[in-house]
Amino acid sequence: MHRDIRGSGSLNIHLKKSLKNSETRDDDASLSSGQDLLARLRADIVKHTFAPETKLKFSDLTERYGLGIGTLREALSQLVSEGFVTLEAGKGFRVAPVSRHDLAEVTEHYVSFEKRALTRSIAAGDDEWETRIVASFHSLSIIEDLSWAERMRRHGDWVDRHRQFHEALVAACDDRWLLRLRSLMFYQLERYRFLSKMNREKSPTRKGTEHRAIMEATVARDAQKATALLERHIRETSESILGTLA
Amino acid sequence: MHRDIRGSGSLNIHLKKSLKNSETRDDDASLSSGQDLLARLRADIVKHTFAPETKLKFSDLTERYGLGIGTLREALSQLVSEGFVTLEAGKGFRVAPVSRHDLAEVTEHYVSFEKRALTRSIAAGDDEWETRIVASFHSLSIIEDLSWAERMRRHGDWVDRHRQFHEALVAACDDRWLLRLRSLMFYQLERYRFLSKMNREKSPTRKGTEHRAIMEATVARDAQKATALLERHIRETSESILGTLA
DNA sequence: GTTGCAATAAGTTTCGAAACTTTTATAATA
DNA sequence: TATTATAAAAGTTTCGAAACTTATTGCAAC
Repeated sequence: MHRDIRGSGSLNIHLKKSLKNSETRDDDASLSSGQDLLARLRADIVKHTFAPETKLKFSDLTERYGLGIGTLREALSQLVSEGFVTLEAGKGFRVAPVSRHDLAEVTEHYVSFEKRALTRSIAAGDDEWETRIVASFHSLSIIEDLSWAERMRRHGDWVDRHRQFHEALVAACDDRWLLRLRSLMFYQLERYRFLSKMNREKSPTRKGTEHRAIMEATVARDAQKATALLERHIRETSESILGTLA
Repeated sequence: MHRDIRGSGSLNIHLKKSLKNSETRDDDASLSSGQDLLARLRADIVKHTFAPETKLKFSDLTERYGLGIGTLREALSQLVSEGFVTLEAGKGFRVAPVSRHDLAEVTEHYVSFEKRALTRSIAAGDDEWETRIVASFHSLSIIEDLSWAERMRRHGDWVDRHRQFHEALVAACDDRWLLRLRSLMFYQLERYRFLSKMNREKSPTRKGTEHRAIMEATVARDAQKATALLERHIRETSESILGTLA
């Protein structure tokens, strides 16, 4: 029943300063170890490293991330606000559950946000915006053109580039709250995407074609066409996920 | 009428160690002193106890709320996710700024959410839902029918009852994420409402009339009319606030 | 005056121990 | 065997101090 936790407890040496003096590349990441913990935790939940409804015990988390309880609580609290984690007083944190109903809701809101954001983005985007879209599409297509096995191996990269592509599309939208809400729903949907990816792989080439079509319509400033393609793209993905959720 | 938010009232938890026991009524919130800190902090920001862009120093906050640094950080982190607070690495927390542009965005999203939530609520609401609306409207109208001076004095109560009324309207909506997003925008708007209240008071009687009309149309299950009234109600309020924001 | 640079103060971030709660295991009783 | 009481374990929540960062002050040198 009980596992490895006790055994390694005595070797809890924190080596906070050990990395400090390396002058090689001192990014601004050093002063916000709590901020990237948030990203790491969210990524691990999205990737189902922690399955839905898993209890998130501090004894496990401190070991995994090498950070203190307070820091972890802070990050988990933010994930509660984002809807990835639930908190029951006195019982601690859990990964939020998934359900077909929840997926349906998230999909509807995401479609609504993304379409509006794309329309505004197309209206306001400049050359730099266009260029970033083309670049991020290319970066994504490199992975999507790979063989099945290779694509599976680099799935983590695909997720990052897929997110970057969709972010690039809407980057010129000037409605800050719309972007914020869109981002919220995007991450929720990403968790469901992983769920489906774990079960079976869909026709992969079509996805690449869809992304290209969306990219081209966007760069051509055809908001009507771009949003229609985008909506179908999102809905088809969600419906295929719904199939895997018994 | 009944507070069905926490269905289970089975928690009998005794007081914590060193609470000032002047409280005759013992709520079940005592287990999570961190959770009601979140509500208190949010309320203080909404009420402009902390003005926009105010620095939120821990030395001040620990004294004001009588809680430790860790607990405060946790609550502030959640408010960052909700958009009430900003965090700059190494510089600490600040109350999020306000602007006309931000208000315009928040208003649009809130209108969109509230209209859809009300429509769904009207379609699904039962007798209990109806009754709660009538009750919360009455509770609100008691304050709105008061004289100007008295209304000002009890403005804190008005805010609570106003929120409860609007929550009652949409309570039967079955889209959890829609309610969540609506709530997010509602609180944002509430901060702007306070901003306007501090400057000058609008025609007060009309507001009461508007609330009554919304209530009646909702109870009559006239979604078309109710949402139209609601939209105008929200937009007029926001526009009057826009006037005060130079 | 003002620019540069320590030294100091003020404030933030992180951590782990202590207090408290829930759960599990053990014992006692019928 | 089943039930309840009691003790131990596991886990959570809170707090304050230590480590670290940023802002301020003081003081030369120009």
